[in-house]
Amino acid sequence: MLNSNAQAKAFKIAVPSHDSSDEDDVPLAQRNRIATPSKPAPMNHDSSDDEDDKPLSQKVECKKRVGETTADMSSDDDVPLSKRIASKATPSSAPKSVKKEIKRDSDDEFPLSQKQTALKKVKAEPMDVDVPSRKRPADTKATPVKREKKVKKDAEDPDFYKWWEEEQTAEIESDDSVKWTTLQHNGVMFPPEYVPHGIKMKYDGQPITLSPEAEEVASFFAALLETEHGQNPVFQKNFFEDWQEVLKKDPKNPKIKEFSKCDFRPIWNKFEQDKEKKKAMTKEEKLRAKEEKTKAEQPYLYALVDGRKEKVGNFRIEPPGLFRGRGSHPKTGRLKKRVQPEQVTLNLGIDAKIPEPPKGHKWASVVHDQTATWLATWKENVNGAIKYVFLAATSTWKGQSDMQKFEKARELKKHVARIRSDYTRDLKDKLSEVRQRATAMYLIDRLALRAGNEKGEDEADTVGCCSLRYEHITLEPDNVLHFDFLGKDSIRYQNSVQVEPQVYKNIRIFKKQVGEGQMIFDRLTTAGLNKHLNSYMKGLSAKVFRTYNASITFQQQVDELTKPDDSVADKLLSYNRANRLVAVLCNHQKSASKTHDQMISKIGDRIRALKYQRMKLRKQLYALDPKMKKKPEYADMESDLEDEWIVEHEKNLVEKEKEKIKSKFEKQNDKLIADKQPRMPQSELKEKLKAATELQDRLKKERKLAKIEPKASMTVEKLVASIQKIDERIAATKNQATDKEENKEIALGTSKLNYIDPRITVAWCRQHDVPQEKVFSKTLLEKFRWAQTIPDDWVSRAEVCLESVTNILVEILNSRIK
DNA sequence: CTAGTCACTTAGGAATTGGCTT
DNA sequence: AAGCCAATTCCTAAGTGACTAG
Repeated sequence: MLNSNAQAKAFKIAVPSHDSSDEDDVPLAQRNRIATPSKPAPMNHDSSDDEDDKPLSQKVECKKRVGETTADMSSDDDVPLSKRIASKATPSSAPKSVKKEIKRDSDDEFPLSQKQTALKKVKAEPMDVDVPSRKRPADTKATPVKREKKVKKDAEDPDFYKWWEEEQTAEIESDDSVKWTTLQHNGVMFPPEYVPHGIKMKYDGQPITLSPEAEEVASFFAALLETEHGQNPVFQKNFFEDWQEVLKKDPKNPKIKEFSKCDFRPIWNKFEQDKEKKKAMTKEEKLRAKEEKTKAEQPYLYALVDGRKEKVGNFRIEPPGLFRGRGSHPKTGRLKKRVQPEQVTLNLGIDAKIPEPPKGHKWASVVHDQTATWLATWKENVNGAIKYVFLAATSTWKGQSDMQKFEKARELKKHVARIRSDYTRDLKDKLSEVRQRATAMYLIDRLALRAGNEKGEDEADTVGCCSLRYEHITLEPDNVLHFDFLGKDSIRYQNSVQVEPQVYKNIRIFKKQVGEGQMIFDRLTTAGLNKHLNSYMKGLSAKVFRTYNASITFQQQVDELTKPDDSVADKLLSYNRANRLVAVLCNHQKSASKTHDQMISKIGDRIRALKYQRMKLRKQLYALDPKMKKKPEYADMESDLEDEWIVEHEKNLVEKEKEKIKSKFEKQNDKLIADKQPRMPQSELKEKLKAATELQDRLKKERKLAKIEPKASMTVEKLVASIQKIDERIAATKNQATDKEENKEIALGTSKLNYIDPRITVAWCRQHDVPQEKVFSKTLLEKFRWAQTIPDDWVSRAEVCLESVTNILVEILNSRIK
């Protein structure tokens, strides 16, 4: 449905035929020695070959819900924290990850006393982690220069743990490690109870009365009446079935048999009115409502992890509603029921205070799983999916794993050459299993496809690499493969790619073996593929290639596109271009806004208006100093301004001037009336309006002149400065237009948020003197705080062998844009 | 092996905010 | 001082991938 216009234009992939056979003989460990210098030294690497260290058995043991068994921690408040933990450490068999946890804790940046108070306080009463920033009347330490209104100076808050300032961080943790020692939070926030509105919808033309529960569900649908969901027959059918179940619960509900006889419009209208009302609220009312909301969520905003304050992410329990599945999801429209506390399990420290469940309710259970980072979990009824409450993206846990993800991608750089030469070789392997794997790896690597786990019957039919079916790839002449399938979120992937002849041959063979409707890689599973990848590098899986290729492509492109002498605006354009290339690579799309075309033409108008202004300035300049005519920087550049447009524009200018005069006149009159003075006569207005007519005449006259006599006070310097300013604005607006047009259906946000190593951006900003706020929003800056501390010489140079990949991308981009 | 469970990241669209005219 | 619309944030669906039970 999306991007159907994306021109499927063929482009070339040249797999670098670098390092062939002999390279393979070099032991992996030795090859690794070419390491990137900047990687933080893993703390416990003492010999070069412990790469694939630790027998599996050692790791397995530390899963289990640790907290449930250990009953200590209760009486030792006075023992220094470091000792406490040390004494608690599992005896000799303790996996190394546990040990490390302890070590880090002991040299924590906070004074011990502070920590203990934090812990004690917690035990005393419902956790009181107050927000320090709220109404800090005289922020003494803040420099007077910058005073944001809403100030959340989290960065300066000593309560926030700067984990990246610690010595050791980058060791890639296995998943079963202990993540915390103490954990305290206030649970989850439930949505408000349903308040019936009593608006009667109609059935068969008659107003009907519904039980509150049935009314609630009907209202869920009514709210979506005008949306795509509301029009979707599957959505309607699923909703209707579930609604009927609810209706049956109360015998007083009318018998409702046919969806087509239902009229939800009255409820829909009510909601529209509510929206209006909300908009019409006064400022104070709005402010108060907001304050109340903020107050209600206070208790849930933060958790204490090992005594440190950490922001919680999604502490709200998802409210009931209709499941909005994407694409053609068979269950879309089903009723997502209200979640009761009895379904919610909390994860807490063993001696943490258990948050009160809502009155008359209890929690499903409380666990102490130290290997997990979730705070609460429940199961959703539509798909049986498990939902979690996690910490926010700015938290230590999320930040560390984010950094580890990028470190892993950087690590792949050391192995990728061999992986590529191996799969190139394996394309011809006699075992079809191996050949399929190699072919899939080629696609994952070169096209950044997702792994493609298999999906169930009751989900939308979408695919990734391993689950591609016969009909998703078509063979075109010249070794061109045409891809057309629905990927994650049912986003369409369309692309024509010229591939290695052997890849082309393989696909043809695989397809012939299976036939319509069948998976092309019938001998391949994501698990098998990942197992193979893991043998190259610990933690390597298919998704790492996406991260790796995204980051390295960005690095390479942004370096290539940015010119040192460019203006900041131009540099930003380059940045966004590189970003966009990555978004295209990863197929991150958005639906083009309805107002896109309108917006573009508006910008065009703005540019013309600026050019018009410039023309006027230029002519004045010529009048003052005819020599200026010779200087190219003040030359005519508005040649594309058509006379017709100018006439129209001037008409508008005059019109605007009139409006201005009129409204000023009205205002003055209002004031006079307020002062009990007589109002000015209409003739006065007429008099004033003459100014507009004069403007009209003057503009008309000036139109033919090459020189315009400026005001007496005008100087050459002033004019030159004005022209320069206008030129800058023109350039900026033009860039904006280009950017917008190129971005029509491409979403940059996802790659910026998840795929591009933020350290590349930080380094780029420093190198080119671009303030980071220009490329990172407030939340992004916060999320990527860990990336700010890179040394000035932090680089991850794109490797030469990747050039071919990126050149391909430039071609795709260009073909898609035009 | 296979299907299912679990925990975590990635994703687009809706809702809200905020900055800019008017 | 309000209205407009792009940017940002929120929401939660939809992936990945490790692990487990049968």
